Amino acid sequence: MPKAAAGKRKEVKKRGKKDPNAPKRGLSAYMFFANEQRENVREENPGISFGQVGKILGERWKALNDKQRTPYEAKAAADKKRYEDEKQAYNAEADESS
DNA sequence: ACATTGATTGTTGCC
DNA sequence: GGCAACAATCAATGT
Repeated sequence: MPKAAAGKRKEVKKRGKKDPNAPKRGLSAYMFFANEQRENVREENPGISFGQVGKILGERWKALNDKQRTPYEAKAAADKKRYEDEKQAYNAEADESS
């Protein structure tokens, strides 16, 4: 199977950090989805800990149809666009051929 | 060229 | 302020 089995995130190694300005990245569809659902989920599950909310949030996310993810993906795309701008500026700076 | 991985993003809730 | 599952992502790197 491709990739390694799910595990910790960003363990303890860093890829040498090659980017000088490190144009971070855009957010992901989940970020926007959580932004909207977090209220709804918590509303239907009042007083629950993040453990439940987080999981439910994820289940709800997949529970959506591609069409429902569209607005969230659109947000992610819009955010990516923003990141692209940084990336370009980063490229421009990297080049820096005045 | 293809595959892989690493780095990042944001939510909540508590210390 | 940071960490914990949850999911996406995607760009740069490696082979």
